Amino acid sequence: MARVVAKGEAEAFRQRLVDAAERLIIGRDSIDFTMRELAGEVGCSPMLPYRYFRDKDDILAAVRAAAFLRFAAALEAPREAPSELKARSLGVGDAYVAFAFANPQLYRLMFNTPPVERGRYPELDEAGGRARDTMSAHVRDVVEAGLLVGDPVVIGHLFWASLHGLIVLQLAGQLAPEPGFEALRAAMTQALVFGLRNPDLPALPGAAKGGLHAS
Amino acid sequence: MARVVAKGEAEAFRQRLVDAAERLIIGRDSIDFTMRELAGEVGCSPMLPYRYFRDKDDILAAVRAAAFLRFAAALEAPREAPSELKARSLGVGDAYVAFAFANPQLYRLMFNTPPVERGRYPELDEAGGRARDTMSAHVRDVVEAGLLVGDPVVIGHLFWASLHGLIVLQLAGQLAPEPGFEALRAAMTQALVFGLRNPDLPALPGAAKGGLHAS
DNA sequence: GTTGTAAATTTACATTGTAAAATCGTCAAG
DNA sequence: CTTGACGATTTTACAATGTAAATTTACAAC
Repeated sequence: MARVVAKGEAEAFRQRLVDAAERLIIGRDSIDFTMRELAGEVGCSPMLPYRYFRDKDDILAAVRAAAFLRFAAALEAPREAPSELKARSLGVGDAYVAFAFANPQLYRLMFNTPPVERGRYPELDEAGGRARDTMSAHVRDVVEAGLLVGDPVVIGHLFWASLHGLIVLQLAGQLAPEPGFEALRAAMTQALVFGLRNPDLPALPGAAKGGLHAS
Repeated sequence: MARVVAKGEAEAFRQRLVDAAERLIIGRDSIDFTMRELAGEVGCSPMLPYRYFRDKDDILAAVRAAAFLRFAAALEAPREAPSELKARSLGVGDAYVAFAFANPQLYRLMFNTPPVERGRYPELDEAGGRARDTMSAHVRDVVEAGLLVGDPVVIGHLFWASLHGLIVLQLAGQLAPEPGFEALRAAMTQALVFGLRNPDLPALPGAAKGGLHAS
């Protein structure tokens, strides 16, 4: 018989590879590490990673999943805090922004990556789902408390998308220094809170125009 | 003496290269065309493009600049229309969204590209500036007409960033089909309009938190 | 020991961007 | 017309990359 690796060791090595890949990505602020670099980082031969991952994309998916998990954890932390609802909400937003700017490469990897058919990387689907659930739960709390009025799913998406837009524009260097990211974020939050507090929103004409969805 | 290319011919060839590159990018929905493909597309040898552009990045910058110009033109069109202000505003938003979804690769190239030091590609700076100016002019009109209240620069950024956020999430396949892009866009517009119409916005605490700007 | 097989490495190769060398084509001077 | 100079173009060459395939290594059962 051949040497058989203790079940856990394989998983441990996978983890080492994922950690090393993340380190490389963070270090160079780009996804373009080479397999040879990765091997060097872990101290193995360049082809060994292929025993543990199908290919480079597979490794990237694992890094992405891990990033989603850490991101979800970062968003969950303020939920545990014993502060009152409004303060906790601000805390979640702050945590979101802090994570994005502390790990811009990972943030881009998480949300900027071209769509992958679901089911291809179950680990990734689950991690992404967890981050999503954390955000949703928060919004639900706020709406149930009556702080905002409307469909929680819609409201959550509005805050998410607007914050995401500010972040990616900032990361891409598209925001002039003038108003500055934080001022814009404050103004955005305020405008949305104001707009969503009002219970009698008249239906906008053309609300369901359709035909523009990407595949 | 050697054959000297008529001044205009060099520019024409540059343009052919840029057009071909754009065609390749659109065709494969990705920036990763090869120089050999590009040469094949224009019918020259693989190294000839290097006489007209320093390197591949240089070509990409030219494609990007061209995209900004077309984008700016698309946003300017509704401005000429003889409709009233509110309708024109909707038209500009529609044109923005239509462009993004009609040319997702170009849209990403324009706004999703890592920051480039200004002055490296003057042509690009100018094209980007023109798109920016078009958007600003629009917002200025709306604010001057009293439809929205506040600093036009801030207001413009809020609409821009929130719309951009929705678009890139949609392009990345991150938006669930459930509320759907157009419904979210309508809700976002409505919430912002509502929030920005109110003249007495109390200053939010922590409006200038700072320290999170990317370099 | 010998041997079978998983683990790991080594080799090999096609594909990329692009540098450097070689070739070609035109025009001015003789 | 010949020549030669020099810009335009192509050809050749190479290092870097992802990864397939072949090879070697190391341990468990005999």
